[in-house]
Amino acid sequence: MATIRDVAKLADVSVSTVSLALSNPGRVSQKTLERIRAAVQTVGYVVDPLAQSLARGRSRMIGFVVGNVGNPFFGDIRRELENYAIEHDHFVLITDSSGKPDRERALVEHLSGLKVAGLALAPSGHDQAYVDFVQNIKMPTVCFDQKVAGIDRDFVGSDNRLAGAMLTEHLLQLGHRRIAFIAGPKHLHTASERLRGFMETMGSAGVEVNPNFIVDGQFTRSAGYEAAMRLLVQPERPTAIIGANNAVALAALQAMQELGFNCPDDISLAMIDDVQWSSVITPRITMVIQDTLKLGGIIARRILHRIMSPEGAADPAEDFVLSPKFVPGNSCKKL
Amino acid sequence: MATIRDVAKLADVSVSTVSLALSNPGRVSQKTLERIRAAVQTVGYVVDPLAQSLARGRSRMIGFVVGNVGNPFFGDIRRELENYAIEHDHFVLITDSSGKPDRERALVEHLSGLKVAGLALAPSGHDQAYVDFVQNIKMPTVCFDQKVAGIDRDFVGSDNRLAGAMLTEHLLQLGHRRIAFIAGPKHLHTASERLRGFMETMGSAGVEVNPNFIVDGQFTRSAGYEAAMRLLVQPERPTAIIGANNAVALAALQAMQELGFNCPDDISLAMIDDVQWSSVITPRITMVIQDTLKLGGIIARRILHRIMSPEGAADPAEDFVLSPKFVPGNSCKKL
DNA sequence: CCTCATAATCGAACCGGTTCGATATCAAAC
DNA sequence: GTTTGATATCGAACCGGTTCGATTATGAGG
Repeated sequence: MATIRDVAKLADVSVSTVSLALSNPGRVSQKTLERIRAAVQTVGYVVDPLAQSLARGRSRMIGFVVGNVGNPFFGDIRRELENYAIEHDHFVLITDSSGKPDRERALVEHLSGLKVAGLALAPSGHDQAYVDFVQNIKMPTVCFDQKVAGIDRDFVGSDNRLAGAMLTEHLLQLGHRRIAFIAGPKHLHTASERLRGFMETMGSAGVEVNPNFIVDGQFTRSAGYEAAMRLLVQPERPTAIIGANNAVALAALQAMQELGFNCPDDISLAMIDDVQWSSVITPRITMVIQDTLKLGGIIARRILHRIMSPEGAADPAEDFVLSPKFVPGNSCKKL
Repeated sequence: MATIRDVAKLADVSVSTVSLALSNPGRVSQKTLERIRAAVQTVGYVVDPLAQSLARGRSRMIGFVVGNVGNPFFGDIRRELENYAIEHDHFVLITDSSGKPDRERALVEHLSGLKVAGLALAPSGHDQAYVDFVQNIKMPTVCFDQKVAGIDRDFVGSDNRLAGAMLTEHLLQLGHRRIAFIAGPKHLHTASERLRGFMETMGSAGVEVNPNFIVDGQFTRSAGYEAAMRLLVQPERPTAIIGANNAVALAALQAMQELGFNCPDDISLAMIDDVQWSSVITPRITMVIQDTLKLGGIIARRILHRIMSPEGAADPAEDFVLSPKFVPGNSCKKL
């Protein structure tokens, strides 16, 4: 590998001039610049990112930390971020915390050691220690998906209360009253907001909520399955179920199928967040989806703004909240 | 941040002794070692990975390069690799080439600049330039998924011919004769082998294959959909369809649904490779799946073997080919 | 007590860049 | 013909480690 010294020797200038020419061509005379560029070509010089990062104390990489890179929601966001980053000569390091705050922390520390220029972080924790940890991250950071109370960082996400409300409203209009809700972990903002949207909408419609109809699905397939089973074996079953996310909703669908209930004839189903092959799942589930591409675009722009512009680094934290979109399927029956 | 010099000062030894003590405790006297360890504790020293990599010319990171990190097949492999790498104090950098050889190349070059210790690579190209490129990668590299002719590297994958043969055999035994095959890109090894498994099995059963029943689905959803449509509008329709991968098979299911065909009553369907929510898709599709966990384990072990043991680095390239597993569903009808 | 092999430690060079204060160059202004 | 100010270039220090040959300390053997 050719080093900057090889270039300097060939162009007959000092190493510092080569460095200057490469990072700030304007401050070097035209003639020297040409000689240096020619030399770079002939020796095939490419800057060593490690050495550069060490010297500068910052790399041209952006850390992307999520709980599950396989989740298409994060996948779309990642793709947007990557494309935008490449345009601006940055490189995205993808990491997966498996949703574990400990692992997430180790990842962030590792990325910090790598001197990444910025961080796109989907928070997975919620307690005070976690909040302190995120607050103390030294690099430009944009949080997304989960809004965590106490974290004063840029946040990009969707209006989850509205998402819950939209599905509830839809079912109410179809005549449903016995609506069940498979909720997510209480401590997650998205989960609690979605539930709040449900409760409020039911409340303002004057429909009483059967407490047995609110079950905890932990946003996971297995817990969602258990929760759905609890709903379905009750003597007085719900006529409709809302899954607070895709995993619990599809787990509920599986539970219905196994118990021989037909959806939507026996029980209607609606969910928040899309899933990869939703269009071939029978029935096509009525859902509310997030605009992942737009979310990704905002995250990308925001983080690169903070990285690249001097004033951007000091911008106060801001929240960007998008409205979700209603996508009708055929999993909800009119009563 | 505390540096190694702070530690040296506090422990009253030279910097080189600290470095030695940390990377090779045996070569330092017991007393000094303890003093150094104490000093490390009190100043809170953590090695700077950038500086270390620069000096050593190699980092403790492993690059993971695939065409689609959202694909659960790659996700399982990634998880296995990550877990194994963490046990051995390594860190996995995930990257996504979107299946584009150019992008893949840029990623590999970037990782090479980062001096990654090794590479797990799911190849996306096939031409001579690509082969040369992979051959010239300087770091320990394990290829997986696609076996590319001409690349002399460790390879980990499944017996794709067998996968195609198993599904074909199953359909033949159910009495099907007019079996169609939605193939993948001819230049991909997995695709051609799966097709070969189909052709050979049909051949040895003495069943003639209608050339119109072999269509190209490019392994993608959109092309698979088009291909399936071409199959379904033929006057003489197949009684069964094999999708060479999950995307084309599910696209075919969608096409059937849209044209009003019932699966499996009108047409049977089988596919290679699982998909995330396969158990809630109606009908449950009969498939042949790869043992992703085992594949991931082999990849992980092999790459760390090459990285960590001196003789491992020089091992000749080896192929590891696993047999896929048949998973019956209810998408294939007995004729 | 001296010798010599071995173990422990050190100093300096190096990995490949960046950065900043100092110096050299040059043209315009006095 | 200086002075001056801007522009171009350079040298040296630095980022934070590793490595290796050289040097010193240690202890067994004679």
